[in-house]
Amino acid sequence: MIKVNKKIEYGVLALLYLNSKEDKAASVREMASNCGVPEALLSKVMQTIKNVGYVSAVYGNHGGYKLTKTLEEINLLGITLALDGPIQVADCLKPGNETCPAKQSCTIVDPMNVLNQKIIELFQTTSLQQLSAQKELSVKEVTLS
Amino acid sequence: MIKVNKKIEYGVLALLYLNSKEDKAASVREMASNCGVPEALLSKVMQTIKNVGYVSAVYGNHGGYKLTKTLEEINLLGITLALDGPIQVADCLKPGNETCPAKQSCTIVDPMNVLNQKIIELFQTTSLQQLSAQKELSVKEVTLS
DNA sequence: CACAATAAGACTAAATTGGTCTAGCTAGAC
DNA sequence: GTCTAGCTAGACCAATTTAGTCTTATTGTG
Repeated sequence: MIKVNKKIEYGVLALLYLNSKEDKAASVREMASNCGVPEALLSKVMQTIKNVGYVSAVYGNHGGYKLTKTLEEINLLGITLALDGPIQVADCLKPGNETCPAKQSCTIVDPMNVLNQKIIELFQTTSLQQLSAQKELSVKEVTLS
Repeated sequence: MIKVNKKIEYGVLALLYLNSKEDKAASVREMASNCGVPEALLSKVMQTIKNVGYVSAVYGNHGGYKLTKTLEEINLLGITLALDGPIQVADCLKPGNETCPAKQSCTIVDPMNVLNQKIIELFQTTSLQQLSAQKELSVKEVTLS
C-alpha cells in the first residue's frame, strides 16, 4: 500500500497543535494527550522535527517545543524527508542499487523517476497550511472509477 | 517510505515485456526469466492482472498470457488497484475506522483525502505507454499542476 | 496419456513499521 | 543545592506488512 507512515501523521498533528498554541511551548506529554498519539513515539518524532529546524526545544520545567516557522513555510516534503528519508517509489531508484533484476529490458527506471518526481512535487506543494484548512473548504469526493 | 510494492513493479515489467511480444503468448516462466523476477510470485501477479482483464490466459502446452489492451489503455491506477487494493495514504482514511486517535483536534482527515485524491489522479494519468517511453523522451514532461 | 502451462491457497521468511524501555542530560522552581 | 518536569538518545521488542515458496489441482495440446 502506498501510504505515509504514522510518524508523519503524528508529526503533522503535533505541528498543527503547536501552531494553535501560538508562541507558547507545549510539552510532548501535552501534545500527545491532546492529539491522542503515543507519547514515547511522538517524543522521537519531535526530536527529529527539531533537528530540521521547524521547532525549537525548551529544556527543563515547563519546557517543551515551540514552532519556529509558519504553517506556510512547512510542507509535506520537508516533514517526510525528515521523518522518513528520501522519497523513492521503487527500490531500483535507491542509490547504488546494482542488483536490479531487469537490466536487459528495463525501460522503467527513468519512468519511475518521473513518477517519483511528480510525488516529490506534490508533497512540496502541500503546505501544512493547506493541511490545516477547515473541512468545509477542503472536502472533495474521492471517487474511484 | 512511500513506495509502490514489488508486485506492481513486477506487473509493470511483465506487461511491458508482453507488449514487446505483440499478440503472441508468453509463459510466466519466459516472462520471469526475461524480466529477472521470481517466477512463482509473478505467477500470482499475472493471475490478478488477468482477473481485471488486462491480459488473457492461454492454458496448456505453449500457453501463457497475452495482452488484451494497449499500453495507452492501462494506467498505474488500474494496476495498483488490482495488485494492492484502494489507495489510502493514511490509516484514518480506511472505511469504518472509528478508532482515529485524534478526534478532538483532527483537521487532517479531509486534507489527507485531498492528498489521496491527488495521488490517485497522478496514478490515473500515468499510462503504461508513458512508463514505456524511452529514457530520452520521458525525462522532460514532469508537468504538475 | 504425458506434458506444459495456468489456478489457487496455504504457508514461511524477511523487512518494515510502530511502539516501548531505560538511562542520561538540562534548566527552572523552591 | 536539590527536586522535578521535561528533552535526548539509543537499544530493544512486537506487530504488521510484504515478499516469496510450496503444494496440489486443473486445463488443454500433441
